[in-house]
Amino acid sequence: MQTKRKVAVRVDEAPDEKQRNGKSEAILRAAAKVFAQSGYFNAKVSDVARTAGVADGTVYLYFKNKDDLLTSIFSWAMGEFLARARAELAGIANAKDKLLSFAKLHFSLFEQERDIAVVFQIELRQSAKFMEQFSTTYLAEYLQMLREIIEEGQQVGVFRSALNSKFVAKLLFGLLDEMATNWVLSHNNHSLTAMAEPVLDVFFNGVSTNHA
Amino acid sequence: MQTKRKVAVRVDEAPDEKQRNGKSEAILRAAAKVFAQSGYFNAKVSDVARTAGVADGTVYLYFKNKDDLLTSIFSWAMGEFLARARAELAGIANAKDKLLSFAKLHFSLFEQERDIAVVFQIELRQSAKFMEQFSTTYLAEYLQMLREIIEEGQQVGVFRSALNSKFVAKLLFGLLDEMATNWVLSHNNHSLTAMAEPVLDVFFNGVSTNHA
Amino acid sequence: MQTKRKVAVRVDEAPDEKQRNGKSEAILRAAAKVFAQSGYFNAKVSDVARTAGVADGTVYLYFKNKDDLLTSIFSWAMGEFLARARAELAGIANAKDKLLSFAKLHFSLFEQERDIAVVFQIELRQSAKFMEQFSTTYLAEYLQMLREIIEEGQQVGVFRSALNSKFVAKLLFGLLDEMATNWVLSHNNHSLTAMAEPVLDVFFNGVSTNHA
Amino acid sequence: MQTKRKVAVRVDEAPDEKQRNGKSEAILRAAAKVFAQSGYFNAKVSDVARTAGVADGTVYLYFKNKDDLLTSIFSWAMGEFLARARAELAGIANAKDKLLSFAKLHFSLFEQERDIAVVFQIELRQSAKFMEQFSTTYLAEYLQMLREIIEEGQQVGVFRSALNSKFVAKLLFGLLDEMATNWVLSHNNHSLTAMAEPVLDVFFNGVSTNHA
DNA sequence: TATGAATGAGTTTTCATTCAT
DNA sequence: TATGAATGAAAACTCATTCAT
Repeated sequence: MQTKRKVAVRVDEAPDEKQRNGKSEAILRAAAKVFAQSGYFNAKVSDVARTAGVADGTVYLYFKNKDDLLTSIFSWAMGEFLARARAELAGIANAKDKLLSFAKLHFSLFEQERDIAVVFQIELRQSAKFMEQFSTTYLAEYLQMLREIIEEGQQVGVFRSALNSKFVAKLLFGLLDEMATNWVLSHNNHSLTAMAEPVLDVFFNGVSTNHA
Repeated sequence: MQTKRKVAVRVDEAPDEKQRNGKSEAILRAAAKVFAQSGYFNAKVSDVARTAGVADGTVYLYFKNKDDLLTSIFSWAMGEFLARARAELAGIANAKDKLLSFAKLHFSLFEQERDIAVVFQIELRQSAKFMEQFSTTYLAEYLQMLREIIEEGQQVGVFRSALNSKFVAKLLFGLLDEMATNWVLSHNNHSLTAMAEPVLDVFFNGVSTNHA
Repeated sequence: MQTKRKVAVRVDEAPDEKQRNGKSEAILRAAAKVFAQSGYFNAKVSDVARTAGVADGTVYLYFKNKDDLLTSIFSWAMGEFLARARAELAGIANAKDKLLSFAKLHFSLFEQERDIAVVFQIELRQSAKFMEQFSTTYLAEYLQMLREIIEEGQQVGVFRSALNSKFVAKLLFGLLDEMATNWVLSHNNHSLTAMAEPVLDVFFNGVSTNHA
Repeated sequence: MQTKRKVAVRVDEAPDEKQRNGKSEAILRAAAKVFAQSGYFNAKVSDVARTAGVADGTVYLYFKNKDDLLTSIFSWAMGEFLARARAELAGIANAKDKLLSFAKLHFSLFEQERDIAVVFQIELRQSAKFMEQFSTTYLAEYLQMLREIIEEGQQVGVFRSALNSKFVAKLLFGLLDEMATNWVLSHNNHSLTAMAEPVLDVFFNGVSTNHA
């Protein structure tokens, strides 16, 4: 039951961690769209298939089941994000600037692909099963990136060394995550990317006035 | 949404300040337990009934449907929390101390009732429908309490006045929420309440070192 | 809207090995009818339900699944047959007469309930899974009854003592089974019960002429 | 019947004396193996294809559909058996010896090809459709061979003339069939061929002691 | 001949909810 | 109030078969 996935014969893009040919990605995009629209549980696999322009059964040629569709959206999008983040951050020296870029990238990708954002912020949170799975894989990598930047900042003295870097990384994630969820749920179209700076201002400087 | 049968829309009793007698609360506790254990979707109403020691049909004498069980857990627990928070905070003068007490209360209640915590952090997040509903009711009240404390602090000069109090309240919620989710998902039994102080340290002072 | 609201009238018959109230047996009879008509695989559970005059879901209140319907027909009918056979044979002294009565009972019940006969001779044989299950339970009891009669006959000298009684019991079953299958498949309506005597003639005396 | 898709009725090649080249027979053997292992219904055509070392589509170049695989196993194996039986029996004068040889051949072929035996004794019995089809074609020929030998024996006075030869042939088939099914289902590896003699002993002489 | 990716029909089963008692 | 037997809607998934290459 595990390895039902046919390997794409046509190597389209750069050989990533998981082979995604055109059809596989089309189904994934369709799934994100449908899940974002109707919610994961309301969404029918046949809706996904129709949106992707394939037959119902074809979905199962590429994905094990409906769950797999959801988790694959996560790992696919997260994989792409992490790759881009690594690339972009490589050229930035300053730890604070890195975090700002990271947050902006995170937010701007969500703004570019709202469906993905909805799936990430809402649909993926539906069960401990998913949550645990994600926490231990790609999300861990996400947190690890944050942590390394924070430690970098601690070493050069921009960030308080007394703080546990892993703990602080989680806090930053909490801030970004809450903003993202808010943006997804709010119906006014305020810019999410524009929130990166004020969020990091608080993260960097806190809300207190005097720092005796 | 997730119920398979369309529910006849019937206007029940006053939705606010719902009277909870012993049986009603027993069912709610049973529901929290079952939902936390199996997840909302896997949980069967008959499981809830059995756990509560009543017949299946009895559940429907107290709650409109399965969804209502979930939302009632939220409003019941949130109502109790807000009442206690209001009472406790009344006796505290300092804004920072208020926020600390608030966070500690939040965390300690979760530690006392893990089932409720799981339902809050995981099961309630499963759909935009719930999320939006909560954001606009009890959660709004929660945020409003935070906001008022923050504005209080701004007025007396402890918190930066330039910051939008609503925005900052959401950020604090993001921090606390992330900690809570982390605690729920982690299998090691670290204390959640103990996290309140370090979280607020970062919230108050930020992670940066120099505040010229 | 539901029109038929039948209430279980829990009037149970004689407490058998397996409790079968009226509804349970009605579903079983309906299943036998539908399976005999369309074949097990073609038969839809909803057909069974409709024939029994209950809702689809009700079938699953009494039977675990479609397979259970099939196996329950077997154990139910076989149980009834064995009980009757035991009762009838008690009053017969002669081993040969016992076997004749046994065969006649077997055949006459099939003639009275053709649906059951079809299910026994055809639908039940569809897989090794079923076959093995049956061979080791009720069929074993059937064979055991035959065996005991044969041994009885051997002790009083009517049957050849050199023959292994278990082996001979199987042979007799083979003869009766083949006749039954033939009758079920043949479209002319010859009497099955009338075959008992000639079959046992061969079983007793063989086909050879000289027995020096 | 058991295929989910309605098959376009297309008249194929001459149904009798089907040419079997190497690949066709390889597929048939693979089918027997897979059917014996998993049962006809659980067996997938793609399993058969893989076992035979061909692509899924290739199966359909040689066989009309999945049903055709099952029936072809029957006619192919039965055809081979009948041919061999005719050849072997030609050299035997005595009717009793002929029947014994026939039974031994039947049993020994099953022992040589257990997969075929399983398909014959179990998988082929699954539906009235198959049963009737077989009863009227190759099985009829099988019975006819037995019948002729019996009539031969009746003419020379070895077998009781009063017995209907067709009826007696069926009875013998019943005996052999039951033994074969027993052997297929039993997990101890007793010899099937060795059963031929004792079975025919009973068939010839009956189980009774005195034949006054 | 041979391939194997794509198709899409079709049914079992679950379980929230009802309502006669 | 309380019960729990009965209801019936609804969708994921499989896999035999096709057909473009």
